[in-house]
Amino acid sequence: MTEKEFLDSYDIHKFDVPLCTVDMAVFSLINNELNVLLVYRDEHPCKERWSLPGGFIDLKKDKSPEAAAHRKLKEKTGLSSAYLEQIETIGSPKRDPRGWSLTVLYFALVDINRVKLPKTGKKTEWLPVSKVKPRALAFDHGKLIEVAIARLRSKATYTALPIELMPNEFTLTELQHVFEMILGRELQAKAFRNRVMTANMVEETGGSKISGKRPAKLYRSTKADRDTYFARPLLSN
Amino acid sequence: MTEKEFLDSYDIHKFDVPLCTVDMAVFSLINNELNVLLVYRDEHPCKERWSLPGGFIDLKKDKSPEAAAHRKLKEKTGLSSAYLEQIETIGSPKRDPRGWSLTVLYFALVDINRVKLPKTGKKTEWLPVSKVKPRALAFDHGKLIEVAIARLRSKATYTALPIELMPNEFTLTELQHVFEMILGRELQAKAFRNRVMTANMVEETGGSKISGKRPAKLYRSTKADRDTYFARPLLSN
DNA sequence: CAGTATAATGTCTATGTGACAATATATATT
DNA sequence: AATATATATTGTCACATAGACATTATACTG
Repeated sequence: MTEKEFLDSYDIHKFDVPLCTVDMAVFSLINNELNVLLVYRDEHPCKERWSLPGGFIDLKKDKSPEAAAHRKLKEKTGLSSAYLEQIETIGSPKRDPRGWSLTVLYFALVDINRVKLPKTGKKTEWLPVSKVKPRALAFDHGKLIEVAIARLRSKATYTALPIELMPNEFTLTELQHVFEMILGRELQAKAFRNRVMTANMVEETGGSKISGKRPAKLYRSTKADRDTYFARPLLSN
Repeated sequence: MTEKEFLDSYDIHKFDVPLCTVDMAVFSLINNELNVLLVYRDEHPCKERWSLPGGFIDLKKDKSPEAAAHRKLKEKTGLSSAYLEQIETIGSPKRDPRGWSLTVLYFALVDINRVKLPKTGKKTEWLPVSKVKPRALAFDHGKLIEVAIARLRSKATYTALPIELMPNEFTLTELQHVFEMILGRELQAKAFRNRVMTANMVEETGGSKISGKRPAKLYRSTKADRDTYFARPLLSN
């Protein structure tokens, strides 16, 4: 048999294959809290429960799982560019009542000011991660959120990734608070500033922000946060 | 419609779904060289080319992608326990001539002394990574091997994972040479030993190994290497 | 103009890596 | 048996960066 004959006779529909989806934990900062984007399910399965944005890979539209993730992110947030990273692929016969299912999990970090939630289609809402009830979510999405948060927390100890959550201009104190929120502990201002500044992850905008007391200098991301690692991780104490 | 009615009427075979596989870069040390396990393909597609061990997830046998990877590792090496880590999931419409295909890539680190290559079934062979011709391999497996090596190299800078490649007993100089091989540069003996020893990743066996000159102490892994990270990465210089 | 709250920096310590010199221990050689 | 030699192992110092915490800077307020 030639390869062509083989391929002509090959039909994936003759085999038992897993369901194959992409899911995403989209994080943003709202009122100084880490929020995650949830989508209300109108249809079976897991009807009337909240879930992560995601869904099937569309073999016509998507050229890769990343492309599928970007497509879904665009649908739900209007963002065509945002920090998106693959976390892990999770599968089991039980996680979806329709059958053996595999999902490629991503997380995205977005600036809430750039997001436009869709007015049509499924109901989408931000929920502070502190208020997420993992057991109440659709499928195993509660577990997926926990995995995503653990990854975000881990990365915050050795990269400046949380900068991706910030608006265009921000103060270093604000940035430090975001890190503290993600890490769940307080940081030393001096050490934090040294880290961020010596790694050239931010640059001064020249402006400053006045909150009644001494004004704070404003900074913007140099985008070096995406691939610069600190020489040492923040210790776990 | 109830959920049961929905599920009864749901048929995955009505949808266009990707091919879904698990592939594995199995690394071992042979003659002081990093080797990767390859499998010869007797059948279409990519007939008569070498590929990574792997294949379709078996919905009957496998309870997770990890389980599928462990099953395939067992089939090819006889090992039922070995260090196995998910690297990344890669998919595209082009990588497999049968159609849109998604593969969950793993890497495994094994002690060559414990491996028993199968005598029946497909031809399997070890090949030094320095001799791999990425373009000659089946599918995009050349690319997958590069991704796996990059991950191994990265992890060797901040964990002691390469210990998983070692036999039961080894000297620190031998271990250092393995790190040097993976990282592609020389290391300072003192710094290397301090790192490994203070992290309690190895312990003395009491024995020693004589190679003609001063005998070297023998050590064994404490298995702490799997989840202990060094306080600082080896610098890239 | 002093008081106050927040922003930003100075300084010292602790820790761990890089560099390289120095020491230790076996075998081989004389 | 003493010495040479090669490899294993350790000592020591410099350097970089995080942690701790005190100190200074800058605006607004009354």
